[in-house]
Amino acid sequence: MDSMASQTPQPDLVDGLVQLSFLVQSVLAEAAAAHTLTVPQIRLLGILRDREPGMLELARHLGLDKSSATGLVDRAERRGLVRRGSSDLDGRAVKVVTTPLGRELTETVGTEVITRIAAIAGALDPAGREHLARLIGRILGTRADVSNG
Amino acid sequence: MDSMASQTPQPDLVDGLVQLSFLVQSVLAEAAAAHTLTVPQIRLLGILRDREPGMLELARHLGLDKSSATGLVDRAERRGLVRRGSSDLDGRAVKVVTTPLGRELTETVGTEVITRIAAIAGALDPAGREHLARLIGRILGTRADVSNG
DNA sequence: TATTGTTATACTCTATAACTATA
DNA sequence: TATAGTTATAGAGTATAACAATA
Repeated sequence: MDSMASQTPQPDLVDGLVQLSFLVQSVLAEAAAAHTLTVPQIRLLGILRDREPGMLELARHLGLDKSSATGLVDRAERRGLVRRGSSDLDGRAVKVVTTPLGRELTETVGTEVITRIAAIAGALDPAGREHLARLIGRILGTRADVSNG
Repeated sequence: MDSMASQTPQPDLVDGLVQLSFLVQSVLAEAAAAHTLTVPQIRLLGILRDREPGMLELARHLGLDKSSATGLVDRAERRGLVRRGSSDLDGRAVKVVTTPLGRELTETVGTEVITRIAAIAGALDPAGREHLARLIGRILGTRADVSNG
């Protein structure tokens, strides 16, 4: 194990990143569950906040297979959160859009997520939070090509 | 939306924490999948690296219901990664332990996780990584009571 | 009675493969 | 033929409720 230390300049950082990701995910799951939703469902709603994607585009944004997107939309539709509209141009394509109920939940859950995640960051003083935001931004910026479509 | 800005000193930070958690989780999932495992399975193996917990203790560490832990152990046992031993003191209790195969996989996947997560942090210079580790440590330290048993 | 663990059941989530309908 | 989407199927993961065995 000591031999790995030389390969890994910061074992604390690796461990911290992993633990932090579980913490954030569990907070997300709680916020979602508070409204009888799941993390994939709130991701779906989040994407639909500023898009009306087709099924393939949606799957790409979520990093899922198209059939998984179909299922996700099926369940969300059953709950009245989203709706399948037809594309004007392509007879095969579909346009996934939020319903009024879906939009309302998006706002409610969104606010709750912000509150709960901000509470995590509340362990830091303002300067620390600002620095953390910058460091994370740098990490995510480097990967913009990978995580975005 | 602008009205939420006053409630949230750092919308960038909240967003960043969420995105970063998805990035880390997807990297974990990839590392796990590379060995036909899942994230819960590698969490299980990670816990068993320095413990031989009973089912309840295991469930508590994972933040799961005891029946979920039963299922997780069932599947891991079917793959030969873990084994149910009997407790010496309590006839009801069980002692979950890794098999040699499980220990081997724990090391292999562990190394791969370290490599891949370190690559994420590689977007930062050494000083940035050190600072990030300290900031994350402060966040996690504040929550030690919550996330640990 | 209380505790440890399992089982039965029911979801959600996900992928692969095969299919339908349009382009 | 190629593309958009669905369906069939299978499996992991999770929870709740009911149960068995031991304390």
